Amino acid sequence: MTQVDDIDRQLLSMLHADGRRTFSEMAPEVGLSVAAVKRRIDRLRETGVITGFTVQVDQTKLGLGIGAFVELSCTGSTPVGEIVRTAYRAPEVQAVFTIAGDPDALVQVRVRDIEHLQQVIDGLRRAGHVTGTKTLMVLGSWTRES
Amino acid sequence: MTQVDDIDRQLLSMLHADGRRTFSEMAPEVGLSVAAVKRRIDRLRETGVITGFTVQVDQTKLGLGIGAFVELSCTGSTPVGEIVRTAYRAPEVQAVFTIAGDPDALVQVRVRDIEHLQQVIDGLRRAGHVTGTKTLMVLGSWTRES
DNA sequence: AGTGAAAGCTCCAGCGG
DNA sequence: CCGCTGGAGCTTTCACT
Repeated sequence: MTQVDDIDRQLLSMLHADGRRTFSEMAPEVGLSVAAVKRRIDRLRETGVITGFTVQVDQTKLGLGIGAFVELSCTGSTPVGEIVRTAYRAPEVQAVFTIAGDPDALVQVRVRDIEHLQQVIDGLRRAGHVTGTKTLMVLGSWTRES
Repeated sequence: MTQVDDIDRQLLSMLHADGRRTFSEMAPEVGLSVAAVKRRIDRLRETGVITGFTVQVDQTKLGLGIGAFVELSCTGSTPVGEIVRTAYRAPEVQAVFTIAGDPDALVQVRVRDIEHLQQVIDGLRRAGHVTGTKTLMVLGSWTRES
């Protein structure tokens, strides 16, 4: 377990709101020098608290207008890694969560249209070990911004 | 619908892998000048394709070791906004997805421990209009990094 | 841990093709 | 739409507290 103090949390919160905020902008807000802020963020990266920086894209503007979650049920003998690897092969799959209980996995997908969704689901079902799926179509989503 | 060409897609892909990559680093990779890259990214922001930049944090290192999805079922008369607003009030809630069919919403949460999870679920159940919940505990997760 | 300053690099706005 | 250029601002490293 790594030591993360209040100033680190402040920095993480600022970067969460804007991942490109500059050190020189954050420094006065936390009452430290620019160099100190840089060292803290370098350390957060080295200790694995920060795993990376990324851009947030509105997928609907790229023609991937439909989101869905697919619950996968698998045969009892299927290893976890197998489930993930299989699902992950499809580029439409955004994330895979393995689950305790029923279902065995929750797969988040993003597709162009209903036909495309059908293809992706068919692909998941064809993967060996899958005994059943249930699809939850996303109508709207709200992700915490803070 | 906004025009997004192949170079834009390349830039988005690079920023997805590292949201702090500099314009001058990306420019030679796409064969454009620094100023042209900046103009494209500014435009992607203005047109709403890019909604922001953020930092990726390993929540387990911050003591929020347990993730879960809670499926919410609500009374038929409940408006969508009501569901979202209610769930969203709890800071443990990371994201809310409204769903077509059954369940009515999928709520992603992140908590310290099982007791904490119990509290959050109780909170969601107490919110008016909720007729039932089903909790999916996350054992592992893989998010596309590319 | 923290500061401050210098060198080098990046950004950005304006002008022109 | 693109590139070029100069001034401003940011990052990074260093020696030091």
